Amino acid sequence: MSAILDSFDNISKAAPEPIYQQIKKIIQQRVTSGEWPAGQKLPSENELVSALAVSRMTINRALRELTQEGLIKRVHGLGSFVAEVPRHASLIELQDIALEIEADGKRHRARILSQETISASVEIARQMELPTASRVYYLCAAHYQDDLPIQLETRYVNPAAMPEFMDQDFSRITPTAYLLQQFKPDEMEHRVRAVIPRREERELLAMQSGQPCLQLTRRTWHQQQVVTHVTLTYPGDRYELGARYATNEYQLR
Amino acid sequence: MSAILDSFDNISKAAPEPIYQQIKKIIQQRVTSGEWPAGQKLPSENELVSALAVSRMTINRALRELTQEGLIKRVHGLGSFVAEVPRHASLIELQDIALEIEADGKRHRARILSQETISASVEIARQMELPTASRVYYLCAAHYQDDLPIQLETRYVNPAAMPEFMDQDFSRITPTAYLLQQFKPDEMEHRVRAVIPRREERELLAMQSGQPCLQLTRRTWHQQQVVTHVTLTYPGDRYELGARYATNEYQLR
DNA sequence: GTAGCATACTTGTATATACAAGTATAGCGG
DNA sequence: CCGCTATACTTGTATATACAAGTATGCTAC
Repeated sequence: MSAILDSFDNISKAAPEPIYQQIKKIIQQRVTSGEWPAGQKLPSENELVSALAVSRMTINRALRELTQEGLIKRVHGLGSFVAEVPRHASLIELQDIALEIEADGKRHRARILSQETISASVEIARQMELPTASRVYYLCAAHYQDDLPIQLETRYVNPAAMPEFMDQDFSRITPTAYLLQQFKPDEMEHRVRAVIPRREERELLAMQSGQPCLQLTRRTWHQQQVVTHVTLTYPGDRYELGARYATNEYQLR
Repeated sequence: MSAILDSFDNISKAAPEPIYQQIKKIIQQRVTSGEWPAGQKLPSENELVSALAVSRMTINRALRELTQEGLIKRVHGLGSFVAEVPRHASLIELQDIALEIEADGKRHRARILSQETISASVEIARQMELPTASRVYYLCAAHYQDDLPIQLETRYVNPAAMPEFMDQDFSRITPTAYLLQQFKPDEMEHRVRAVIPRREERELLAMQSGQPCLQLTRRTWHQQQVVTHVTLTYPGDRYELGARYATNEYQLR
């Protein structure tokens, strides 16, 4: 075990980032890199205390939050373990479609259908919490997995929150990746529904007539502002949304 | 402010339930009852320390977790506030359809279509993590909102985990409510897809031909066992799933 | 051999304390 | 009247310490 502990990155106590966050990232990296496979026993809290020279309460907070997020499991009296099921939590985490596709070993490609500045309709303005006819950035793109269309993205962006959005080349970086690079959202809202695609959408997704789509609408906030409002349309027969989590904290209302 | 504080329930220090949980419940109750409306400023941590006679770290943990769950918002240097948007987190919390409907002021009614013990098919056995052909309980029900069908429920239950499941009268208590009454799941998995309903489903849901359904499949675990595997089918034009949350902890993988 | 007990190690929770850092306000000086 | 500063109050984080309680293991008594 000491071999593992010896190789820990150093914790910087006077950092912009809290210590418990640094610890979470270290462990997350160990798990996602495969260095600690599913089922692997983690070092005990006391071992981590010695290895990282921080207090046990700080370790405890990091591990508790990782449990809550489903990355690890803890058994009272026994120890902490890497969770068996690599959670597939598209509905909770903000997942970049390109990473998702590449994680499957496939190739991702985006085709930009439209990228312009428009005047917000009543409905869009309402969704973005802006005055009607405000200028907003509009982007429409199709995402392909090995040349098979898998997602249609219709995105509105608040220029006040994201002034340089239109300067990006979104065939190189996905809008989701770019937005996350800029800042971490404070809050988000998801809505999921089943719809029959319009003819145009159906053709872009290369779907047979009569087949349904799964449509995910997401709004994200940063500093009390709606940053972006995006609708993602998936072919119902080629995609499903999923999530798995530990339910420690959640209960019936 | 003291009026509010004076009326706090007592915290029992030697209880089966941890103190921070009790505090969470007290605050949750204040919020959901409407006593503390959206935007209301909560007592500060120090005020709660005095009022409840527990340490600030305990208060802090309770409030931090409530923030994570989206019930309250905290602003560094300012205070804690009841969240503006009553989160509609069907995809995270286990929501009882009857409560959901009644919260809208409508009437809920369930019609039991089938309730029997069957032998698990290969697929069902796999989902339930049981040997093929194990005996499992099977329930099929339709849920109505003011006589309009709104959800089709197809449920398989592990008899080992829920021996008395078949003795219940599910026109009086919904299966979800009964299961939650019995115990809180440790873990759950959700999958969401868009499908065209089979003819039988379409008729039960009083849908027009060609319209899509939203289908949510959920498995829940308790003590390493799959307790139940349920598929909920909603008319695409009458229902959408939604969730809103603070994203403090979540980030791109 | 085996049942039961003692022990060591684990996580879970609670407390007191400390300091950092963000927000609002009162009050002062110009 | 305006702008600055000091101050008080808030949340955010980190620590040391303590005890409770669950799990596994090895030892002892029978």
